[in-house]
Amino acid sequence: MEPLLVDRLLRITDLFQRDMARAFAGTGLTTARVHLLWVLQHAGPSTQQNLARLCEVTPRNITGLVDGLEASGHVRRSPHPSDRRAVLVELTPEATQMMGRMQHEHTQLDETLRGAIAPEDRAAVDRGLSALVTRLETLVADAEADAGASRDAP
Amino acid sequence: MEPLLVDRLLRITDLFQRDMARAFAGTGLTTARVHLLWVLQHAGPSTQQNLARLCEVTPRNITGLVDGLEASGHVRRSPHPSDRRAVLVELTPEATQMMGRMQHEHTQLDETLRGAIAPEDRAAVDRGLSALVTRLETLVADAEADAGASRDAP
DNA sequence: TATTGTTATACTCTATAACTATA
DNA sequence: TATAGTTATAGAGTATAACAATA
Repeated sequence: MEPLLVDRLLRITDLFQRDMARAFAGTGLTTARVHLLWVLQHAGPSTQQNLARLCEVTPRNITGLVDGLEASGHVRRSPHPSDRRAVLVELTPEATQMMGRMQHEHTQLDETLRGAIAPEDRAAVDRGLSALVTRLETLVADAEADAGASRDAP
Repeated sequence: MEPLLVDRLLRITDLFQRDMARAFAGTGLTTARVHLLWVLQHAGPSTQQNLARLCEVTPRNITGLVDGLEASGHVRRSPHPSDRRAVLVELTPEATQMMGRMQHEHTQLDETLRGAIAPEDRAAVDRGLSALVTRLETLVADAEADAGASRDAP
């Protein structure tokens, strides 16, 4: 019997998580912290408020993650040049280098996975996944709008 | 520019997690607890040791999850008929009914997502995802074997 | 008055290690 | 001696609420 499409996707989700956990193991890093480093690599030096928005997590949570990453030498807090309430968080040189390697592994993984698909199926898979992302985004946005509406006016 | 295949898959991972979190919201359930209920629905009444193996978490963790699910009325502990050390965990009738609804939503989601893919691409997407799962399983198994080997003989 | 970050508090998931009761 | 489950302890991620400093 053919596994459901959803089951295949959930299986891929699970395997991705394991693969990432494997990649972090031994570095002392966790998924949440690597996510923050990833955001920081793409956004550049940012205030914690901004990181909270980008990570979709509370500012309080960012305080904790930055505390941990500062202790492990991956990020640095520096005063904001024009707003004395805020701090700027930025990657240390070592972390910048590490994120470069991680980016490289990322594109390598992409090549490996793309190579696993039969060449004549690749275009269809691209179109299919793109369509799935679009549909899922709609589903989630609608559900979250509903949740927001019922929370605002219960 | 075309997003990478990996990025699409990671995006799907993220959207799935949000969709599931949305589905549980208000029920007081969490991802880990629903996962346990799901396993229990498919395995039937099980010892905690067995659940620990199936969920790939420590037995201690199962104690905590079952405690929570018992308090919320989703599972019941009963004595094992032949081994007085063990307990059997089983779904309550209410939880059995709820899992039936969840199973139904699951197949509905599958239909929705499959419907989002152009009919002529569906077969290729099935083949492609199947190939991705196989390749990822190999990658993860190899990585975990390496980790195990270096842990056993460091 | 609004915003930035932090302290205080709490809950869940997760793990290891030691202990109890049974096999 | 080995196994099933629990108690004890610990750390990470997450959230809300109250508070300080600054805008």
